[in-house]
Amino acid sequence: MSENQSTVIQSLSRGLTALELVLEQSATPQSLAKELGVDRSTAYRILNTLLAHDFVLRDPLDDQYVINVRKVFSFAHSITGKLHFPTLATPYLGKLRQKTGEAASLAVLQDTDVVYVNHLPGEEAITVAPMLGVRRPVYVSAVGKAILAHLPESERSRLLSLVEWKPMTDKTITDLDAFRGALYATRQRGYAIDDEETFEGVRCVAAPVRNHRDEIIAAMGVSGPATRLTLNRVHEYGAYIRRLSLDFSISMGAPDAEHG
Amino acid sequence: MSENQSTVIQSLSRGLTALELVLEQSATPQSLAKELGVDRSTAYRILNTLLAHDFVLRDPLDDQYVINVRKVFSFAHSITGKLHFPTLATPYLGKLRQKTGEAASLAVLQDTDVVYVNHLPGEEAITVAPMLGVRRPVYVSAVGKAILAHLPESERSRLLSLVEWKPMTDKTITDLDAFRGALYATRQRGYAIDDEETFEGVRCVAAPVRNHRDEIIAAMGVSGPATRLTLNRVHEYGAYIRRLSLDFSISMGAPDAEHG
DNA sequence: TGGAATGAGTGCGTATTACGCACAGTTTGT
DNA sequence: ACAAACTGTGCGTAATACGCACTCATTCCA
Repeated sequence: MSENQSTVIQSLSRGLTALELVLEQSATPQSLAKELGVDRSTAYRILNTLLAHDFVLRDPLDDQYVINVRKVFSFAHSITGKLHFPTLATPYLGKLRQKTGEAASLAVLQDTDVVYVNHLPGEEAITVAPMLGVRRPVYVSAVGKAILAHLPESERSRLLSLVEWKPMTDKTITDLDAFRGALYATRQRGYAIDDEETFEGVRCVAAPVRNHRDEIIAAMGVSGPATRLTLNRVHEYGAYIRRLSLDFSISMGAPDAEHG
Repeated sequence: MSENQSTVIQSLSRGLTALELVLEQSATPQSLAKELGVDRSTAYRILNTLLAHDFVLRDPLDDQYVINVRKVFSFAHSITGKLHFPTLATPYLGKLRQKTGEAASLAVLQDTDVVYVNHLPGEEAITVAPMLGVRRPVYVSAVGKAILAHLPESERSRLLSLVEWKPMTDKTITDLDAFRGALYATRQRGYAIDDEETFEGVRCVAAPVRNHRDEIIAAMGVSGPATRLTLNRVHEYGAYIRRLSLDFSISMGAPDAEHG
């Protein structure tokens, strides 16, 4: 048994296993002992400990130990209460700014626009204007493209049919097929680029953020002057943002497509 | 330390406390050690065990140990998946029938009717007809009154205004004020009675069932011939049904108004 | 109705194991 | 670049968690 130098606490481990077994179906000291391969007295003590912490209850009907629904729901509720994701994103935006030096921001989709819901200004004297609360058409911004590119096709088509194409710079994409091509490239890369399509001299990179149901709920990215944010840097940062937004998504319970 | 003969497992207890602390806010071995009053190495081993069971994750951003949102949600999901409460009620109905010998059933509200969604026939040769799927006006049935009596006043008023009063026996209550009086008595007692108001010679007793949000979602009760189900028995069983439906509600996560 | 059987809960002694200490390795900040 | 702080690990020991055996309660069957 000395294969692994106790970095895992046996009795805690057993207790957690017991909790999962009770979740599946209610248990008695007897039944749990059999499933865990321990003495009945040990199983009893485990159940009693779980009981003391309100993780399980005794069913008054038949005295079986059952999972405490309220406890589990209170756990879930405690989590959802903290899932104000614009705020949750702040540390990730901070890391993004630290890595790039540029302004980092988070935006959500609203109709055919994106709205910036969190923003950290760049570190340099020259940086993009703060855009907290700012609204932009989806088709000009990197965050917009990042979101749009990863939505289900039906939803994407619906939104694209509502878009009123108006150029903001001479690089703005205003052709549906060209834009669909850009979205395809975004999906391939995993991050979206705004190459002076919103403002001349400003580039952006962004990647989508998913919630625990794997739905696209936002995008995060950086914006900066094209002089610093060269196309080389855009792609370097893009790969990083893709990774970081995935980390952020996972922290909110999204499935880990790469490892999980 | 020998106050209590270890009916609680210390290390498991500590681990569960740790889990709740991590739920509140992410932790490190250091911070957890301080909060639990143990050595850092112990805190590390606890976190590592929780990690091995996927109850916590390491935040890739700062390497902090954070609650695993997916795990908690999967627990909640596993529970809600089993919360097909008509089925869940079966063992409770079984106990009810065992106690009374009469037909036991569960009904939900639909508009101004109740619909029976689970039913266990009585044990005697003479018993009420099976009523699975049967629909009845709220104002004639005990289950209807049990539900109506405990709804919020606004909802109750709304439903009562929609009721079309039609007598089914000469005991059927068809007067709004009289009915409101009956509902008041039901609230006071904690259980509702149908004293030959639906069919002559048939009595019923029922009490409300609540979900985890403390909302009334159904009522359970027994029905039987008035010859066996005397008024004395009706009240005896009523007290029992009140208790049993509370147990059932609690098993689905409802707040325990009496003890909790 | 009574007697056997099954299972819950508890005291006790011991062998396990979980703990704290000390050290190594790594990262962060100045 | 150096120091400080923290994570993660080996080790010895003392605490403790475990299994055994027992009591008590409940159920089942005659």
